[in-house]
Amino acid sequence: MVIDQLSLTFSALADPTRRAILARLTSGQTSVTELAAPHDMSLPAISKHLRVLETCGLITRSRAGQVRPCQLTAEPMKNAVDWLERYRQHWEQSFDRLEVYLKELQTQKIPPRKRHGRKK
Amino acid sequence: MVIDQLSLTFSALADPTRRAILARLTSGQTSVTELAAPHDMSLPAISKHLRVLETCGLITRSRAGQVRPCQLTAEPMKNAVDWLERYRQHWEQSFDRLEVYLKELQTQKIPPRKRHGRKK
DNA sequence: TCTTTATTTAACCACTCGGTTAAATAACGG
DNA sequence: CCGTTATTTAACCGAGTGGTTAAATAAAGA
Repeated sequence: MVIDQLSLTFSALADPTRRAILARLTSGQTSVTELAAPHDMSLPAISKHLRVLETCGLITRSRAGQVRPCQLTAEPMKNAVDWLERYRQHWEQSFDRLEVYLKELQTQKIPPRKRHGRKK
Repeated sequence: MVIDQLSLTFSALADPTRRAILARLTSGQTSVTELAAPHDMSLPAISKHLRVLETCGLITRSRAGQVRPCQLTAEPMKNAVDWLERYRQHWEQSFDRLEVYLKELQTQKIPPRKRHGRKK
């Protein structure tokens, strides 16, 4: 099935190992072996993580002899941030409950005493 | 197992249905039934999505009679954005390859002709 | 009290995920 | 050509995910 880019990106970022790999790549491209070194897991496991990152476009891989260097390509993160930014006001004004309450009143949802129409 | 907050958040955001639910909640709190309406899936499925969102703190649930209204709490998104922001320069200067190249030269990684020391 | 409405829980299923080990592939260098 | 190094592929496994249907729970209202 075809899964959207944004979901792929968030899903790739949801793993601590992959985030650590991305962090490492901010200081320049490097080999798979070197990326694997800090992690207590097998090379194939790292290889799989790299594939996930590559699939969603967070890294690109070239070839230099035996070694296949990985490079950070942060573009997909922009989409993620753009999506999240639409919620900035919500986390910034999180205690400003009055405004939220007033907004809810306007949209006529739950709070305003939704009653079932009693006769008696 | 105990999974970190950031991973939980990214993982929760990785599903289109859950993102749609969050988007809906920006216009005020509402009931489970109403949240389910636009989606072609059963109520228990929505209930599970809501649990995921609640677990990572992206929504809170209260009680108003039969109905259990959900409310957006965007705070966890702040952590996500904070993490992503560290990569802003990387996606903004993505074509500025010269700078990247120079940085790689400095850190002495792959590119500078890593040779295996041939004798002949 | 009985029925309806709102929501969750339980049990199940196919599939994905994150890991493993063993084997395959590819390039280097002697 | 052969051995070493770098990396991926294959096959497997246990746990988690995202969905289902059927049943349980809880409050509202007649």
